[in-house]
Amino acid sequence: MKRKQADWQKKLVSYVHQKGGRMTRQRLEVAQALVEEKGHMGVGALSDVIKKRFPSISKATLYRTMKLLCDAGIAKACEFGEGFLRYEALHPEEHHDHLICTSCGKIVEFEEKAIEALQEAVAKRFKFEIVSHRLDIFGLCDKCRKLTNKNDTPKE
Amino acid sequence: MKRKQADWQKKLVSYVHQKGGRMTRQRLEVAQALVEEKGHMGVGALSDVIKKRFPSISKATLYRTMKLLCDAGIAKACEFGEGFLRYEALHPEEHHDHLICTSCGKIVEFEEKAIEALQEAVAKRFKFEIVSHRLDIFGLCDKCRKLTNKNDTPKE
DNA sequence: CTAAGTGCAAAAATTTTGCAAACTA
DNA sequence: TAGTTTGCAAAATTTTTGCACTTAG
Repeated sequence: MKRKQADWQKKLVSYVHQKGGRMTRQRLEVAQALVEEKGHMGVGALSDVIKKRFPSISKATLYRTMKLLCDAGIAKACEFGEGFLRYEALHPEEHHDHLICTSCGKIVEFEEKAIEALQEAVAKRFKFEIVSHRLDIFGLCDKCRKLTNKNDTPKE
Repeated sequence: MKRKQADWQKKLVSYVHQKGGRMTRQRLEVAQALVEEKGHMGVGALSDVIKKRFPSISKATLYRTMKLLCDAGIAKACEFGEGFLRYEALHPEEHHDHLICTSCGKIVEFEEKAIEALQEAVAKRFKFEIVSHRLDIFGLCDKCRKLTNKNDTPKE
């Protein structure tokens, strides 16, 4: 059975062709891995995943492809203060922000229309036209908070 | 006239001494430059500024000191997707977020208690304990929006 | 075919680290 | 003086680039 072409796939093909470019196996594999893993992947981790199915891919291609996918609106770069970029698949008509556990690294996505509405209000106040935004909340997840409290208060 | 010791200065001295460390000219110069410049400075730019008054300072010291100032709660690292970190002086009891013009690089700071309240609500929903957050809105400032509109619509 | 894309390795750019010398308390 | 901090240069990381080779269209 021929699998229905996914949304990101159409988008990628049309973006590439429209720019007079070619659709290559590398580009397809990278995009697919990003969508399937659905996490927030650094290029290193992404490379490991993709090499399982396509061992000859190089990091240079990965970096070049990530840029392409971002331009095409299929991926988005995230920085969580680790010294490198992570990428996540971007689904159309959907935007989310992040809760990041500073202890275990867990990332939770959330969407809060009310916050976005307030952002628009702020932008209007400063005469900015919003192109994109990023809201990351760093803290301790439920699990880590409990662990921390147990092992805490050793001295002082 | 002996200048009244600034808030950040007391904070720095007490932090350093409390950790059994020493207060050096380097640390003072770096903190002072960061506070006085009051921008969002990359280490490169900060180095240029400080070298005017203290030419022998090294980048290694700058990096080490930035980390120290962040730990002391005097500075805060910001990432605006440029491939390096910028630092801003952190004033007590004050938190702000950023509006960044993607065209001219202008950065406007704002504070919106209502957004912060909603963030707390989101965190509670996911059982997170907030440690810090970052909200950056990218877009076009008033000036750049006008320029863009003028030179726009050349084809299609 | 032919221009675009890839892989490799070298280059950039930012940040970190080891260590002898300098300096603070 | 003892232990911390600095400056330098080398190393580590992440990302970019030059170029010959491969490949999609």
